Amino acid sequence: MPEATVARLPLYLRALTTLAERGVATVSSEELAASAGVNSAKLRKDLSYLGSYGTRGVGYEVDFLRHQITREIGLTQDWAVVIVGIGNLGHALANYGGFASRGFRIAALVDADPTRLGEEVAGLNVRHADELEQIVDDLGIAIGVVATPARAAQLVCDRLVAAGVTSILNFAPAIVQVPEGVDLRKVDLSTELQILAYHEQRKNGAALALTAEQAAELAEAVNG
Amino acid sequence: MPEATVARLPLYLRALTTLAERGVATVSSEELAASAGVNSAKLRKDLSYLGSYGTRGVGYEVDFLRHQITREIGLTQDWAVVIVGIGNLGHALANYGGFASRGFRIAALVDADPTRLGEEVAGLNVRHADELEQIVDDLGIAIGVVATPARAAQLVCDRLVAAGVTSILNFAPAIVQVPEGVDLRKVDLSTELQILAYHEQRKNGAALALTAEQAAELAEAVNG
DNA sequence: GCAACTTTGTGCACACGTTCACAAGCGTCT
DNA sequence: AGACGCTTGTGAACGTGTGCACAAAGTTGC
Ligand SMILES: NC(=O)c1ccc[n+]([C@@H]2O[C@H](COP(=O)([O-])OP(=O)(O)OC[C@H]3O[C@@H](n4cnc5c(N)ncnc54)[C@H](O)[C@@H]3O)[C@@H](O)[C@H]2O)c1
Ligand SMILES: NC(=O)c1ccc[n+]([C@@H]2O[C@H](COP(=O)([O-])OP(=O)(O)OC[C@H]3O[C@@H](n4cnc5c(N)ncnc54)[C@H](O)[C@@H]3O)[C@@H](O)[C@H]2O)c1
Repeated sequence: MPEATVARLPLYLRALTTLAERGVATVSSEELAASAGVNSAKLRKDLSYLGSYGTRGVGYEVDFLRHQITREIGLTQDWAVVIVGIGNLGHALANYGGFASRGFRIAALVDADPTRLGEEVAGLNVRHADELEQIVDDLGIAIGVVATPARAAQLVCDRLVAAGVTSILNFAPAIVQVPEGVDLRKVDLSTELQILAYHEQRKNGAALALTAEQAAELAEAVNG
Repeated sequence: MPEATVARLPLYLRALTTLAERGVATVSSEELAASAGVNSAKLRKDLSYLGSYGTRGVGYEVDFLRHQITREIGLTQDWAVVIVGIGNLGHALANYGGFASRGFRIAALVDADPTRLGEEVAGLNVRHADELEQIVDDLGIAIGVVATPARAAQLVCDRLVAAGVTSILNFAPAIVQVPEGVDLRKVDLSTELQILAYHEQRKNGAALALTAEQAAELAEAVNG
């Protein structure tokens, strides 16, 4: 299954959930594509990787398709997650309800700062980073979330990997190396803003160019 | 300039900043690529879109290249940002120091909840969503960050656009439509976790398959 | 049972992005 | 000055992803 397709399945799943909540039983690729904000041909091709779950002339059965995608992504089981670094961002993540509802259970919170230990966040006690291996082992944790400062990110990832975690989501703005077999994804908010700024600047540049052109036209109109 | 290249420039910028802090004056594409975690050919092609800023046989001058990328992205000016939705995530974002240091200034915080109004977060008073147009106008805000619940995201984006914002970063798990000319990027943590889960499941599946194969071999060895 | 209509699943062409491989260019050393 | 070694910048091949367009397959109505 193409990586691009995998990245869109959660999108379809969310759209299907919304439709299910609205009591919709059947949906066409056109409608579902609109709900998910993609092209309908792309949607159909994506779904075709799961199998032929549609009915020609009708569309897709919402609940059935939802279940198929859920199974494909692996959300029939729930996944235990550890968050490392319980600062600003770690707190927000720990308190966020949107994970549990999608099959991810925050199972442990870990920080290196002794003053944070024992603090209760979202019903969990913050535990020390030294216990990481123990925690991962005991709770069967497969996914780690890194919300420490950038300088600690590589060390924390190394420890997570050593403890047996094979999937990591990194929020720290740092390049982290992980061994083969470990999946690392990163979320970088500053990068997102910078991409927006680049396009914003070009928009303004275009606007200025237009103004210059208009000025030239104006000058021509006046002088000519 | 290809979109994929634009998305990597911030990465290079960060790597260059780290090198500059370490006092490195010159860097080869190979070294810089390693620092940024990409292929060196890709790095060179990316940089070639900016111009021929390297010296053959030597490499790139760190400070000079840093300045060129900064200018290309549009980080020579600083950008005023408004955050809409000052809940869990909004607080974390408002308190995050990493934006200011990259040329983004959190200029205003907005929420719809009357009980939050006037609350001081990160040195700013939370203002009411009704003032949005005024705020955007007065402070020259071009970039909006949406951290409201999903159901409010479309409305908030509409209002941001109406107020004149042309770049939006959306954290709410919702499909949002914006008119042409407005850039919308989204950050979806649940999607990221789901992608990790998909690969995690396949790893386990592969492990199980291996075990089954090993079991078959074992059975053969015992029986044969 | 058949014709008309709807919608899926997919072959194909095209666009985009990545990587290889190497000529061109720069600095250094003799 | 000229040979040598190193690194950039880029043409070309390759791979991945997208979107059109349509045959295949189902449903509905008569
Ligand atoms: N706050 C945000 O909105 C935001 C936005 C974008 C990126 N980030 C990034 O996310 C990361 C966390 O941001 P934050 O604002 O929460 O920072 P923070 O300083 O508030 O929290 C970091 C936490 O990590 C802990 N920590 C440090 N070293 C550790 C280690 N080795 N092991 C375990 N815990 C350790 C610290 O004790 C602290 O509690 C940073 O890398 C930041 O750049 C944050
Ligand atoms: N907290 C997290 O770590 C996290 C992680 C991933 C995604 N998200 C998403 O980010 C968004 C915010 O999450 P949160 O945990 O901060 O939620 P929250 O409920 O804590 O905060 C939402 C805030 O938005 C405000 N709001 C609601 N409607 C508004 C409107 N129309 N205009 C202005 N403000 C309005 C609310 O008053 C509240 O203060 C949600 O969509 C959530 O799904 C959050």
